Amino acid sequence: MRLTTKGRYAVTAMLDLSLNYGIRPITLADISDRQGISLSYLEQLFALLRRQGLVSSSRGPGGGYRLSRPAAEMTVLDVICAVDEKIEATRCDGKANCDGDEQCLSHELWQSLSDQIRNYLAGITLGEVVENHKKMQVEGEGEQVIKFEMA
Amino acid sequence: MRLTTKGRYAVTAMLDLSLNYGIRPITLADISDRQGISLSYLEQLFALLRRQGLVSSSRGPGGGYRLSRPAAEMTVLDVICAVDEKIEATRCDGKANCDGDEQCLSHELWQSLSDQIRNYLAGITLGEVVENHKKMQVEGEGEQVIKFEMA
DNA sequence: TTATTAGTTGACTAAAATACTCGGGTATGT
DNA sequence: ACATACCCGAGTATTTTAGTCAACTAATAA
Repeated sequence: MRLTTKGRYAVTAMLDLSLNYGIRPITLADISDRQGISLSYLEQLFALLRRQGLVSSSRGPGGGYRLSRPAAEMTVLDVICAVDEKIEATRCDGKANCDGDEQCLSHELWQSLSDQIRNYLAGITLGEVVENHKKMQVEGEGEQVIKFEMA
Repeated sequence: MRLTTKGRYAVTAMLDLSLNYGIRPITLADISDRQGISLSYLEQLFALLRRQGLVSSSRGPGGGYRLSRPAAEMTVLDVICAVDEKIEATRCDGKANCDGDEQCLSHELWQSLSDQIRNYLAGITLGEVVENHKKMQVEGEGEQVIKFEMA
């Protein structure tokens, strides 16, 4: 798993959609304006998001994109993975040159750490992000750090 | 903050070093062999790690690198940031075109989310990663998911 | 039905980041 | 002196990012 600007764009766009869930479809042109992402690039990202079933589209006037399930059932990890097309291919795929011994212990360590990060992101839904932000605004100058629950 | 293979290389190499903390300096050639990362690339990464004060070096025969503080006092975030040289520059730096209103709400949302991720990584030390792995090996087929504490 | 809107697809591209190589250094221990 | 191993800068191939362009299809509204 990677965490790049591409993923950030995707999450940002999906949050934009979350804020309007259920109302009407949102056009990419709107998102492009609001978030400052080029329309054509958004088209590429949404092609991937659509292929993964995260959004559904309707064409023609009044058309656009909407979340295919409620924001509360869509995790941040879902979004990031959808645009990532990671073919991770860890160095020692299978057994190659590292037979478990001392050889690539730290590789295993990284692996379990990145599993942990993935796990963490899988525990945060788009809905929670929006909710937490609303709460924060109400509380004014409360705690800066938001508390998410972990899986 | 980004999470790329560059950061993975750095963390992997630092974990390799952690496993030998206090014993003797480790040469980059050793790490290169064990982790399958090119020597010259490691040199570049370690130049950054050294500049950030995460490792100290000694030259000549028997020389190499060692952690400049115990693995328990070095967070995963420290390592990733050291090689990242992120000049984040969020879209609307200052006020530009987004005056807080509805305009870039989801940008704020992403911001607080990525703060959260950063926070999470700042709560995991290299020492903990090593310890957790040892525990896991002893427990054999216990829980696959490792539990870290959050800040 | 015809114009317009808006998604769909694919090919192509500039710029940046990544993941290196190469070739020389310089310090240090034996 | 000499081998070791860090140090440093320049160069480079590959990949990814971020985007353009153009043609096309579906759906709606006039």
